[in-house]
Amino acid sequence: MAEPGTTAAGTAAGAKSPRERYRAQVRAEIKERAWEQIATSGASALSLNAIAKRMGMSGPALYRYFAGRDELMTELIRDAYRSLADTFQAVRASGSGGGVAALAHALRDWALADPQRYFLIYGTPVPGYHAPDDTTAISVEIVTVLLDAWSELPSDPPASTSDRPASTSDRPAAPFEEHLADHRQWAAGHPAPPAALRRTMAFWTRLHGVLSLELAGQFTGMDFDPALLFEAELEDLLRD
Amino acid sequence: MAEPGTTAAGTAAGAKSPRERYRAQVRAEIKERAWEQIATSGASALSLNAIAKRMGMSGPALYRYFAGRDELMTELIRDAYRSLADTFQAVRASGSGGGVAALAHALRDWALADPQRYFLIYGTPVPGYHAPDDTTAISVEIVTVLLDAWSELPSDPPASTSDRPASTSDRPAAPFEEHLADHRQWAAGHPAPPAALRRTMAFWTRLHGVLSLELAGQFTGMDFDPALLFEAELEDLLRD
DNA sequence: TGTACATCAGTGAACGCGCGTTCACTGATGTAC
DNA sequence: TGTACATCAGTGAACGCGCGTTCACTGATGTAC
Repeated sequence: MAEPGTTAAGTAAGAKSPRERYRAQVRAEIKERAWEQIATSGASALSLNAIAKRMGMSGPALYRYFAGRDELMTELIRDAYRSLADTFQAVRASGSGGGVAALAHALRDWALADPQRYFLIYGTPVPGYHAPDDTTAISVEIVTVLLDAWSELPSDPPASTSDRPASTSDRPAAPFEEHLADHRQWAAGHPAPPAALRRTMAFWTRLHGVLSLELAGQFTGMDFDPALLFEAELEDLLRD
Repeated sequence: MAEPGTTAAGTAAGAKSPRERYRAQVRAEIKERAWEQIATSGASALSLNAIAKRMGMSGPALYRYFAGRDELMTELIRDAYRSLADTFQAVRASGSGGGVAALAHALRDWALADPQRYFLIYGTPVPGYHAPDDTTAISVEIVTVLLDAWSELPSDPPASTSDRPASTSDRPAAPFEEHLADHRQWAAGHPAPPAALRRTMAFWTRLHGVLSLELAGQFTGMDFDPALLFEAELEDLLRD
């Protein structure tokens, strides 16, 4: 009588009863529909009733799975953060280098896969709203991955064709970098030197700059290829 | 019988009748309240009824001034674009240099003055919505100012303390810059060289990157000063 | 200067809509003996 | 294996709300003679 997919570990520790499995399934479908809705109409249009209708259920039924609209919203935001953090960590752990460039491309792919999910995290804030506390922990995870990657690289890339003296302060010491030496609470436990902190922030803000404008459609009509602009910014980050 | 403020040019060409003046006044107040509402609750919360209530009028009264919610929204977006374009042109025309750095600071001031106005233009797009056509003309104005400013500067800044040969291709020629030479429709009538195009785009995307994350509150908790990060990015743009 | 008329700002009632959310309920599924 | 009970997913009716928008109307303001 055992169905193909549900046999083996069916009674292992942490196994779910049929009811629990069903619950998880429905919860997952609610979220799927929610993402579809957000992709189609934006996050502010998220509606429990509309999701229920699309699932062929009555509105109140969803209250078995989420305490209300806010909880669903919160969960989606959490999942978005989690997804990006996982993506980054997977890149990091993967054999394919896992360096800064790989992270940049992973970020772009992740954002293009679902623009509204990207905007849910990094887009226009709703004035009143405060993200759930545990998402800040995930933000830290994300930043940490970036700090790790940048810490691997030498502060001044080896200019192989150059025969200038290997002075670290070849470029004028950035005041911001000095400022970071004293204001690095956000990288509290991390041994990254100020230069890595600075480059991590530049990585974040520059790639976000290109990506968010691209995803928002600000480049439509201009006929250049946003991917090349992204690449140029990445190259510049690696050179500097 | 003439009132103090309404005497002199009262009958000049283009003078407004009292009714016309009143209309303009009320229209302006509607927009003011609309901006307040957007600043407080975000653009998606814009509501004619709420504005009317706040003005001590009934909802339908506003239909004397705007055809509907969409028209008001459109007008606000237009005004936002117009305001930024005017700000840029004023900087350009002003005696205080009016160079790239001045434009950058004007942009930051403009954005900080009303973050939600900034996001109305450059923030998360509402999937269905298309900005009114004439705003793209204003976008062109804005980009043109930037192109003008960047065209003034030499492609390679004079490295006064350096005695290297004045080779233009000191840094590897960016593939993106070459790409722009062939894809410059967005700068159609402008004589700016590809390097200026590239730097204009970098100016836009990098400053937007810092600004939008700052305005969105992504730096809160990190204890550094966003103004210094902005300044660092600006310096880097000027150096490169 | 005074009267007759046109313009037009604003009101209040009403429409249909979709929203989040509650509540008492039905009926199926799972559990205990 | 069969019966009695508990759990719990889902329904349908209902609540109050605010929204955009329409309509017929009142009353004040401006215009023409």
